[in-house]
Amino acid sequence: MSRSVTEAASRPAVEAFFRRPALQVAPELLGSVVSHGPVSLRLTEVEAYCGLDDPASHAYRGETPRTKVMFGPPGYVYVYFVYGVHWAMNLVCEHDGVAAACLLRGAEVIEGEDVARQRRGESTPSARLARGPGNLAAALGVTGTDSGRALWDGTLSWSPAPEPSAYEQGPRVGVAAAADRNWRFWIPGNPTVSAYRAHKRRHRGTRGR
DNA sequence: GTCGAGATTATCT
DNA sequence: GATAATCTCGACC
Repeated sequence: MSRSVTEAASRPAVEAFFRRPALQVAPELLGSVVSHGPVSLRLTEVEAYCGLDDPASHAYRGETPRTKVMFGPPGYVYVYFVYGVHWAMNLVCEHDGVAAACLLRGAEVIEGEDVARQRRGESTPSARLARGPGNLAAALGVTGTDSGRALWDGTLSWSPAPEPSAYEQGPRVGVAAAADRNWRFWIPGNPTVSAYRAHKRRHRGTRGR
């Protein structure tokens, strides 16, 4: 009953919030809440990706079937599969026709922790349940079938932060291009924020047996 | 705590 | 066929 979590935003509210540049949306996402089924996450770390203007973005080279969602209207979820192992979840920004999104990198589980732990493994410490994009999506139970889903469709929902969070910013993690852009935002001191690790080139061309 | 390296598959050229 | 917005593990300090 004590619904300490803020109420889910209506469709117009979601659209108004996300219909802005990703760089403006990203810091304001910190402290907001994303819910999927029984699990709710409070975001602690995000990165901004600005499509055509950003060499590190999937949308940089134009629209493809996969990145179509990023070019669409704001308030939708873009999910992609990476390294053959993990899903990563983005929230689409800017108006229809502009490719921009925010990658959710870290969060703390505030509801449905038992469900999240079942998905991540019984012995997973709380701080690790949704630390890192792949883990965050796994804890939420979001996969590729959720790509293109709206944040107001009943399965997913989103609530703005009750108040602006203090934040720090720095270079994005693991990106090969435009590593000099400080487009990562996080809540300082939060244990669910991943430690910075520069992108590592996998220069094993031929992986011997 | 830090560091290095492998796993595995959708997507694009 | 090459690439990729990652994670986890083992070795070491």
